[in-house]
Formats: sequence, structure tokens, C-alpha cells
Amino acid sequence: MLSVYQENARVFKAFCDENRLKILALLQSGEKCACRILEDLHIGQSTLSHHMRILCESGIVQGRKEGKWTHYSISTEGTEYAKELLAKLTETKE
Amino acid sequence: MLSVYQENARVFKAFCDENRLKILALLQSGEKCACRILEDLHIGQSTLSHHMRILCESGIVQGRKEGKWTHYSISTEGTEYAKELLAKLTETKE
DNA sequence: ATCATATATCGAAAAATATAGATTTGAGGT
DNA sequence: ACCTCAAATCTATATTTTTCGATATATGAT
Repeated sequence: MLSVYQENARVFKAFCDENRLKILALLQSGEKCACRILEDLHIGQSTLSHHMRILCESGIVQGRKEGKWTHYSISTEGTEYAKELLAKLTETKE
Repeated sequence: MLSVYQENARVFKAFCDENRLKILALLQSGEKCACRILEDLHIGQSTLSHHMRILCESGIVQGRKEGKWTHYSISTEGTEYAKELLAKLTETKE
């Protein structure tokens, strides 16, 4: 059981790591499979898989399995949710 | 020298830790001094100081020294910057 | 059935981060 | 000058996260 704070923190884990920001930058030009992302990053395959899991758990990225490949893309819904959450976390109500 | 990825990651470090989200929640009701925040959190004084530093480095929080106290508050400019950055990092341009 | 490829998972090591206690700094008060 | 309080810094430790190599799983090709 995660607290609300932990759940919210999980959303922003997508953005607080250098490699994950690089992955997001690659996905901005459209859906990519893991092997394609791997070509552009200087990390091992299992490390990439770890980052993709965190990105998916944050809701910012979604994966689509097709045969041997998993195609990853930026999730519009997840992104909207993160934007709303950021607004809520920083609004001041004095 | 930090990369642009590292600099952007630094902004979102404010939101990817449970205790920092609790601190931000406390600051939503207005400026608070560190000793006041400490009362509501189950962490040591040096640990709080560490988190306040990260929050300030992210730009989301600003500190104001007054005598013995440091008063912390949510920064409107920092918050706006984070919102714009989040939008940029997640926009798709296919 | 065997092989090759893509990716996830496992287990361990390395690196980064969070935490706490002790010390330091700095502002007031007596 | 001395004491107290607020907060930062220092040092060490605990915990978490990142990373990698090896292995497992699953799909498609031969």
C-alpha cells in the first residue's frame, strides 16, 4: 500500500533522472521500440528495461507489445494527469 | 557543468520524494519557517535542511532569511517554469 | 526442433540519496 | 562575554536507485 505522497512521487520519477529524460526526448518524435532507443543511449539492455518500467509506472509512457517488439510512446492521458497534479501540488491557498 | 538533462531533472527532484511532497503540502497554506515544518514531519533537523536545499535548488521553493529564521515558501516563478518545462518535455512533435 | 532476436527478470555490485548525530555559524537576548 | 535558539554543514551510516551480466521468456524464422 502506497501513500498518496508515494503515488504522486512515482509520477515525477519519470522526470528526475537524466537517462529517462533522454528517453522521453527520443519518444517526442514518435513511438519507438526498445531496441531503437537502445541504439541512441549508452546503457545496457537490462538498464533500459528498468528505466522503461519506471516510465510506464509513472503513467507518462505506455508500451504496446507487437510480436517480439515492445513499442513505447508518450501517453497523452498520463501527461495530462501529471500536468494537473503539478498544478495541484504547487497551488497556494493562503 | 551540468547537462541540460541534469538541469531539468533537478527541477523535478522536488516532486519525486515523499518527504518533499509533504513539505510542499505544508507550504501550500503559506510561508513557513523551518522549525515550523519540522514540527509536522518525523525527520531530524539536518535531514529537513537537506530537503530544503534540494527544494530550493529545484527553484520550486524560495527561502527568506529573517534574523535567526529562514522562511520558506512556494515560488510562483519556479512553479511556472516547471509547468512550462513539463509541457515541453512531454509534447509530441511527430 | 533448433536458432536468433527482443525484452523482461534475477542477483549482485556500484553509485547516489536520505538520514541522523555532532559540530559550526550566526542572530538575539541577558 | 555568555547563553540560547534556528539553521546549515560535516561525517558516517542506512537505504534506495542505477547499472550490469546472466538467465528466462516469448516470438518468429529456418
